[in-house]
Amino acid sequence: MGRAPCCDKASVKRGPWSPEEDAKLKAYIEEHGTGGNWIALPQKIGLKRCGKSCRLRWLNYLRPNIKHGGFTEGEDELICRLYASIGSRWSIIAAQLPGRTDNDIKNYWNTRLKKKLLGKRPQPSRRLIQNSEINTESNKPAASLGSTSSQAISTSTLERMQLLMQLQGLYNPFSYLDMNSQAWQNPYTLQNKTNYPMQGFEQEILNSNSTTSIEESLDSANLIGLQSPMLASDGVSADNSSSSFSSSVAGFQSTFCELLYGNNSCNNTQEGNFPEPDNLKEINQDESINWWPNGLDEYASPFTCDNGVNYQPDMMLLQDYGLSGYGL
DNA sequence: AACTATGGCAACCGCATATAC
DNA sequence: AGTATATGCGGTTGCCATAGT
Repeated sequence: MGRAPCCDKASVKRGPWSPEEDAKLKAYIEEHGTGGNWIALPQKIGLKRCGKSCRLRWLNYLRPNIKHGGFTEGEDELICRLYASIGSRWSIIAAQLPGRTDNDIKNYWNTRLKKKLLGKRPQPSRRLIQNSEINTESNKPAASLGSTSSQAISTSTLERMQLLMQLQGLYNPFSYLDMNSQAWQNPYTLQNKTNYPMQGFEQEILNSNSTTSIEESLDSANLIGLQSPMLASDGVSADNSSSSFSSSVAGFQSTFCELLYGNNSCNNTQEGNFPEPDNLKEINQDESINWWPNGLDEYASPFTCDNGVNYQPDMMLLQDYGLSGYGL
């Protein structure tokens, strides 16, 4: 038995709002506020609407200072960066764009910006299991890294991987294996540069007293089965000189490559580069996109989100990916 | 002109979380 | 502490306008 519906669907009006309904709702809220109870509000003002519908209409359309359409290049870029860092947390992204609603940004991303930035991704050679198909009963990784079993990775995650590579002009996601790589030249990744440093996310896990396991962290990021080789499964820093570490890296590369390109032809690319995907070639030829107008330092500034937490973009990324190879 | 495909967007749905009791 | 209810959020749907044939 499910929970009780918030309103009687048979008796409430649905579909587009009329100007009269808008006027009623706007006038009431501007004078009295929402009263802290959206469910009761429509009855108070004689609207045959569900409270949730009223809330949505107010937040997305009627409230003051809402901007619709006409996204600027700067907004495009910020959305792109934030999406790459935190994924589809539209409310957090919207909080960084005054006057924009999460719904607006979500629609804009899905219908236009995504196509503009990512083009059309080539189909993977094998079917990827989507979030909805993850076995929620066990809620554990369906496969370990490098396994031939099915992987669980979302479309959003793949998009973010592409965006990240694009943002850096970096087509070898494993360049952290090369200590002289440009990936190390970012201030955030210069720390602990010797002896296979653990970075950001990995170090934080090891330093924390959190009871959340690495596996759980990766689970929550929908990156089941795509675990950084930098961490051993027992939560202890991996021994990079061991043969098991090498095979872990190789498996990781193979998995990543297949997810991104649909094949594993770019195996064993520790010292080489991954081929640039066709859709990224097209994007990178577009000189109108200036990804770093003020240099990396500005990008490295923390974002303050509406929950009061300062997010470092690279930290958000690492938390979601368990990777340290992107050098953001 | 008629039909079909596609894009854009507002609104809805259901789940997760927060809050009240 | 446990339960019920409200709110917030992200994913999805469906309608309308426009482009293409």
